[in-house]
This record gives sequence, C-alpha cells and structure tokens, in this order.
Amino acid sequence: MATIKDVANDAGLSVTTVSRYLNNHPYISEDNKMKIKNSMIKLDYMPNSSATQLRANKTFTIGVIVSRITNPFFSYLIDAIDKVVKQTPYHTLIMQSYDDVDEEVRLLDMLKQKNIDGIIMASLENDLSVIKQYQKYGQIVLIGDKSLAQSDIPTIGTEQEEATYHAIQFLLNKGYTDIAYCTGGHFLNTKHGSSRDKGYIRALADNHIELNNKRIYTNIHTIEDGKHIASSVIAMSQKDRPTSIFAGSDEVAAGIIQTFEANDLNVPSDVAVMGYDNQPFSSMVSVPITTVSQPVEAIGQEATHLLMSLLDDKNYDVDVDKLKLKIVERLSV
Amino acid sequence: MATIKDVANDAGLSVTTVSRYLNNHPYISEDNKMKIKNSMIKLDYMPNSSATQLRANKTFTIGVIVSRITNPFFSYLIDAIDKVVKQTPYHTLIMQSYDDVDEEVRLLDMLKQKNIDGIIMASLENDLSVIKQYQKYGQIVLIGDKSLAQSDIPTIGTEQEEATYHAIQFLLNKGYTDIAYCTGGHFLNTKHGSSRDKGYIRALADNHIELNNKRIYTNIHTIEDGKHIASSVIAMSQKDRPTSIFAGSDEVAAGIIQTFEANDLNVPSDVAVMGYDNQPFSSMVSVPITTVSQPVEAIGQEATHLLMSLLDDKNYDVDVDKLKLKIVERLSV
DNA sequence: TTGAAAGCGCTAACAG
DNA sequence: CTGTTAGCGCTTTCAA
Repeated sequence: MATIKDVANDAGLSVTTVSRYLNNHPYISEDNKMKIKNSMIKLDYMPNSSATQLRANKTFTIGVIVSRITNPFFSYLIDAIDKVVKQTPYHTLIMQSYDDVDEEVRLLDMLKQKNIDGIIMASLENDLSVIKQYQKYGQIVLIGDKSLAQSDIPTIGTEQEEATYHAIQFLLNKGYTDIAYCTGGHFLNTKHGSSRDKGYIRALADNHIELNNKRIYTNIHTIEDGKHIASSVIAMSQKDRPTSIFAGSDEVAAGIIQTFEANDLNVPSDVAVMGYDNQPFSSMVSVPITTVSQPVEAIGQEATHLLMSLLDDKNYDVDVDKLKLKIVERLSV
Repeated sequence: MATIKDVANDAGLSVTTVSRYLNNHPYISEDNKMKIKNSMIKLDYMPNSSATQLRANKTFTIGVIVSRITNPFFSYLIDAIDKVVKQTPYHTLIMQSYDDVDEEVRLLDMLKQKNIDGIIMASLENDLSVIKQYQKYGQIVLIGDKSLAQSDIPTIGTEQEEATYHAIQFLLNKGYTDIAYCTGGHFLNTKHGSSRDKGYIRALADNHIELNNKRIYTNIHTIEDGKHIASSVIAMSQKDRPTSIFAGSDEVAAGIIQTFEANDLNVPSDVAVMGYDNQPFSSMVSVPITTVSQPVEAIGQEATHLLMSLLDDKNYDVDVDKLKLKIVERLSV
C-alpha cells in the first residue's frame, strides 16, 4: 500500500506538502494540488489511519456498551446512535458486556488503551465509583435512570423509577394486588435497574402491600427466561399464583405470555403481564403487550450529541422533554 | 497517560526490555520482571493500541457489514460472530450499509485505510467485481447464497435459491397458485437476494405458472413495508388479490399479518403468508409464522472461523452440514 | 540477558 | 507557498 512518501516522491514534492493537501491547508499552489491528486489516484493512496491516530492521539472511534445486541431495545438504541455518529468523522464500536462485570471492565480498558475516544454506556454492571476511574482516560456518557446523574458522570437520564412506580400503580388500579416482579439485575443491588426496584417497592408501600420475596425474579433477560418464569408459575397451585407479572422487558413478557397461552392460562384474566420497552413486535404477539414505552431513538440521539460535544470540548443542553417514558395500554393487562 | 518509556525509566531499564516483557519474550530476569510489573501498576500503564497497530501494520479489528442492525437476523448474526471474536485478540466493528451502494464502498474503504484487517459482508450492495478490488487490502468473507462462492471470494454459502424454491413449492402444494413475492433488492438485479428470485421463478416455471410482474414487490425490508403491502392488497378487489405472499423476511410477514388481521382478512384462509429467517418472535405473533429457518448462529460462527483462519494464513474447512435451511411450518400458511 | 537505534506513516513547528 | 526535521509509542534488528 502506498504511503504519503510514495505520493510525495511521485509528485516530486515533500511529504509536508502532501500532508497539507490531505488536511486542506491553505497556501498550496493549484498546480501542485493537481499533481498530488493525480499521484494519489495513480498510486491508489489512502492515509493509514493507525498513523493518523497515533499522531493525533485520537482514534475517532466511540464505543457503545450494551449488555446484548440481540435485545431489540439495544439494537434500536445502537441504530439511533450510529445514525448520528455517521454524520461525524467518528466510527461506532459496539461492545457487548453480556451482563458480566469483568467483561465491562475489559471494555472500559479500551479507553485506557486509546482504542476509543469515548464511551456510551447503556448497560451498567460495575459500581459508579469504578466507572469514574475511567473518566480520566476519555469521555463517558451514561444512559439510564435520572439518579445516575448525581455521580458527576454525564448522563442521559430517564425516569425509570417513576415509570415503574406508575406501571405498578397501573396494575394496582386494575385490581391486581399480587404483583410478581422481574429484574435484569439483582434485586436492590446498587447497580442494574435498581431504580426500577425502588419504584416497585415504593408503589407497594404506598398501597400498604407487603413485599414478598417469593415474587421477585432476578437476572431475567430473555424470552427463554420468561418461559421459565411462566412454567414456575404454572407449577404453583392456583391460589398461590401471582395475579400479575411486571416482566421488566417485552421480550420476557412475550416468553411468559406464550407459555401461559400454550398451557391454557388466559392473559390477562388468569395472570396479567406488563412489559417494558415497547418494541416493534410487542403489538403483534398473540396478546398485544401493555408496556412502558421508552423513547429509544431520542435517548440514543441525545447521548451521542452529548458525547460528541464533550469530545469537542463544547457544551450541549440535553432536551429532557424528549426523554419521557409512558405506559402504552394494550391487552396483556 | 504513561508510556513504555515512563515505565522503562521508572524501572531503571530500557524500553526494549519492557517491550519484551509486554510480549512475553524469554530471557528476562525474574528480578526485572518484578520491577517492570511494579512500575506498570504504579504508573497505571497500558500499551497504546494506535502505536502497536502502526508498528504491526495490523489493527486486530474486523468489520461486519450488515444492512441494518435492527433486523433481528443481523443482530443474531452479529452476536454469533462477536462471541467467536471475543475468544481471539480481535475486536468487532459493526457497520451498517442501510442498503446503500455508496455507503458500502465507504465501509470497504476502511480496509484500505487499515482501520480494519478483514471484513465479513452479510449484505451485498455492490457488484462482486467491486468487492474483489478490495481483496488486496485485506481479507473478505461473504455470507449469502452458495453461488457467490464462484467469485473466488471466500464465502459462507447457504442454499437460498433452493430454499426459496422449496418454500414456493410448499405454497403450491398447499394449493396457493397466485403467489406474491417480496424482495429486499430489485427483482433480478444481479445483487441482493437475486438467488432467491431465481428460486421463485424456477418454482413457478416448473409448475407452468406465468410470472406476473404485478405480484413482485421490491425494496421491501421492514414491518412498515409489510403493512404497506398488506394495505395495497386490501385495496384490491377480492378476486384480484394474491392468495399468498412470500414475504422475504419474518418482519415483513409480521407487518402483513397484523394489517390483514386488523382488517378482518384471515391468515391463511384469505391470504397465506410465508416468512423467512425464523426469528425468535415469529412463533409468538397472533398467527405464528410459517417460515424458512436460517441457521444464523452456525453461519456467524463459520464465517468468523473462516475469516480468522484467512487472517492467520491458515486453512479452514467450513462445515457445510451446519448451514442447511429448512421450512418451519406454523399457522400462517 | 540487556540496550541503542532505526523506523512504522503521519503531522507540525520552524525556517526559508 | 514549500521543505527539513523531530517525534507520536511501540517493536525489532544488531551488537554487546
């Protein structure tokens, strides 16, 4: 592959001049511009990005950490992010943590190694104190509950606790008082969705309902997980069953619903199921899912604009109005 | 950020020795190993990857081109690829072409700029002759119909034409003779799913059914596209409607089915709908989708192993047995 | 077992 | 308007 030196030689000029051409500097004669252009075409030249990166101490790549890309919430989020990034000189490096604490650290280390200039973290496994350590290596933007913003790490915050509170209240208003609860993390662990846990707890407390640990399902993510939960509910005697389930995601909700239907339990009359995310397929499953809608596109856009501004040392005012969550009522509750 | 020089200074050694330690060379005294290790920890050192990359003329990054990550087929494919890549020193850079020819070229140019060492192309917009030009800049592996393999570009080939032929034949056997056909590309253009087109045409021909251009829908990808098609079918007088639709993807099929149901057209009795891909949600929609199952995990694994072998200058025998497509019969046909 | 020095491809003072 | 030169952080001859 031709280098800048080859081009300079071929054009009979110095590498400096060629470099200037490359970077659109003023003060190059039209004549030489032509020569350089021709030599570049002739030699099929393209600047080597490793060299540019080393020199500039900048990679023009940002990382996006999600737990798993197959979760449609994350793939739509990434899509929204990538669409904004595409309009900049940056590239998007997608990184999956698979909900693993150590893997997340490994990904954060890429900041340290100058593999990437900044990170958008849409999943969070480690304590915020760990994340903060990495801010000195590059810009970090968090996506999650509003409360994360207290950490001094720039955050695109949504009202997860409020939304969960409202969702539980919604179930309560419909008469379901025995509400099982699924979370992707560990219940009331400081990380991972704990703000939703708080919303659940607060809603129960406000309605003088006691928290029942048997109704808590932790580390729940996939359709399969949903199926398992449904099976365990089916295995209970009828009077021991919860009357409703807050599934934590539409995927889990879909798995639950499918298994219930296959076993002749009616949703919602036997057991109501509340989803989360409002994914494209959620209105199409056999019992359309009542769910909490997250404005995933706006979240991705705001996060990216914020990170880009940080990288450019500029200010950016996040448009919080676009970040509202709301309940979408369909038939599963 | 500390450099190798800082570590060398701190340890009272030369950069060479530190570099040797980094690369696990033999012949370093245990004593010095300890010193280096301590200095590294003390200075919070991590090798700068831009420098390593420039020096090695290797980025340890591979690109994966898909048309859109929100298509679950692609997100599952990427997941499969990433899981294999994670076991190597490489990283995965995901690139979306959004079905755009020029964008695909821009992505291929990353090979030229040494931004990536190799590419897996799961979507194909440009002619193979264009792709071939890029082989001199890095390794390329194609994912798609078997026939792509003729191009001399390493390919993980599945029998798209055969599978489509069988799917159409399946519809025919069920008594549906008026079969509309959706494709993500342009019908019988050389690119993008044209092998499926051939399967469709061949199946009709073998059954002495004339091809009807009005039954061909091109550039169809999303749930929304499916809804539009369904609307246009609904707008036809009953006797003008096709009796079945080969949707080309489960997403499109889902959109079609939902719109039909919302307008009191029964699937399959009024119009049958055949999907493609067998996605996780396909069994859960209101009319579970009869579809062509692609072994997406195996495809991703084989493609990655093949690319890795190519990058390491080794041989790899693709396990073609794992690449079989098959019809999954549910209720939409 | 260790170190000096050259060089990967590029950019940016500085000098002209 | 153009060129000389140093250096980004790392690896690898070569010599000791």
